[in-house]
Amino acid sequence: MSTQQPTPASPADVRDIAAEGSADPAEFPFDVLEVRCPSRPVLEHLTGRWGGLVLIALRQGPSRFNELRRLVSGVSEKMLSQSLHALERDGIVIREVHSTIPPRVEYSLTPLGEQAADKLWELVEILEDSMPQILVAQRDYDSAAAG
Amino acid sequence: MSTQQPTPASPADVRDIAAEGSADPAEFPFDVLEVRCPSRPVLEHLTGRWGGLVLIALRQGPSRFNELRRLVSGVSEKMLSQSLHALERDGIVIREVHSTIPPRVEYSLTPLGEQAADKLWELVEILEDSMPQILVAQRDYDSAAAG
DNA sequence: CAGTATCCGAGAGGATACTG
DNA sequence: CAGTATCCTCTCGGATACTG
Repeated sequence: MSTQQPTPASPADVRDIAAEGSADPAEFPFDVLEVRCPSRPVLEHLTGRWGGLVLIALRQGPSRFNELRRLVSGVSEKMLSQSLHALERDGIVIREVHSTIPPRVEYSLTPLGEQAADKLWELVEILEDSMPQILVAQRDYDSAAAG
Repeated sequence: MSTQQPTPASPADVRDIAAEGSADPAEFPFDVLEVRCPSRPVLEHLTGRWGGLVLIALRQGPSRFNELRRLVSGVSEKMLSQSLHALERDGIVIREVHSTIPPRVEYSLTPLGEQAADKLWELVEILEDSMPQILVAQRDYDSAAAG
């Protein structure tokens, strides 16, 4: 209840896997290219419209809700809230509540979250550095289609 | 005409930027956290539901359309076609047509595409390796909410 | 401040049928 | 084979209003 589920993703068909002590990661061939692989929804949380940007913003350090809203420009309260819940559920983001008045809630990255955020950031760096080249490619493509 | 545009993204408001010889990348603060930054749509092509998976599949080498469909399990013709067009427009993927009968079309990565795909792959590796841990986190989160 | 609840439109995305 | 065109559904996601 409460929120609209971030992703139902039928946890039932994933079986117990790591719940057993026997969990040897090598035994389970998680493959993101496979439709049914549970890694798919997780990747989508990271690479969805807002998830990745949230992680990149959190690389700068812990951040509060409205601070994040400002950092990730364009995100709505609803989407930020939803993204944070999904990432928290995946163990990528930590939500820490300080029961003061006014309430203070801080979001930060778990170690896993930091690893992921770093990779995401490296990807974004490549992208931002290549933007001039990309804009040219887009223009060429469009004029070729039009001409 | 032809396809539904991958992303209109009003190239007009980007101005000429790299079209001029003066393009010094350092002059242009592309920032993916900014709503209006043209890097946003490009990132979304890479990290959208299918774009990233296509890139990862293409790391294994050039691939034909239906081959890609099989590699990226779950993708529809329409979405694969759309994703490939967007990536081609961004200069991330190359489409090569061999006018034989039957027609043979091969998709491959540009140098930029390879850089991006490698980063994406590193991210996915982290994810796949962490899946057992993530599944536990999800279960804990869910049972905490239910209990 | 830090969210949740509800409503609603736009578009993502799937299924099917068709073309070169 | 390699797509495009069309239809249609369902979800994403924005706007607004409200709560602790």
